[in-house]
Amino acid sequence: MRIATWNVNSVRQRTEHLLAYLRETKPDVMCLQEIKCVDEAFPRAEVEALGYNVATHGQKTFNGVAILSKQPFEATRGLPGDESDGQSRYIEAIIPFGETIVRVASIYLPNGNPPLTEKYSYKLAWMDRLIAHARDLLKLEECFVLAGDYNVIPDARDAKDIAAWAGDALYLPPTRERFRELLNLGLADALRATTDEAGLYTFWDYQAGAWQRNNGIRIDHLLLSPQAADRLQSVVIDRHMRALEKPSDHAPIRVDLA
DNA sequence: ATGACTTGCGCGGCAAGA
Repeated sequence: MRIATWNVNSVRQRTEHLLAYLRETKPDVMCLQEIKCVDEAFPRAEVEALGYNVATHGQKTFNGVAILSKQPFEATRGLPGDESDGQSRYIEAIIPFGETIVRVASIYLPNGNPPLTEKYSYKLAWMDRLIAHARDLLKLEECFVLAGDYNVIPDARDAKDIAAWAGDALYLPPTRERFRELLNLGLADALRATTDEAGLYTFWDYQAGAWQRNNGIRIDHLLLSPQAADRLQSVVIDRHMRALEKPSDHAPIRVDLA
């Protein structure tokens, strides 16, 4: 079972890259973030033509998440805990996996900049809701994967120039504390379950030649339930997708579960 | 270096991103 996640930075701008990635990498489940369109504008027919089922949780202009799966599935939209939250940042699916199921969420966690504003308090509140939901899911003792753009740099080794991020919403202590709280519940950061290596990035800014200088950060993560971590085989960051013409500023990251 | 780039919206530049 191959599960991939990618912040596409507009699915309509990235449709050809997405289709190429699906053809080449053949994930069983593909989580997308920042589709930046309403559900009706998603390139559904093109994706379905490659044999995928599609569930979207879009919105006009901003945000928007989706899950694609070769197996048909049921999806639920929105992160529990705040009925008044109108931002489309969470979709969850229950997907057949052999004789059992895997639950997969596609997450676009708020950026939160600038700090000391309501944007940062929204980020922290959203993380608190995610922690509460993860705690509920863990009670089910299922295989599940929370995949997406967390907008969290977990550690100094996850940035080329960590000093530049010291005061940023992606690295401030309250942000990292909440990410650790997820891990402390018993979730595994899939990449860190396989390596302690520094310099494994998933995002490079469009500006200032960040890609050419490898001035990146690791902010796209797959968090695994204990039952999913038991099955973890491998983790790959598909850096080549950042090297294409008209790329997303994020690279996909994927896991294989046995 | 106060910069640098890419989106959506919609047709003029602004907001948002990270």
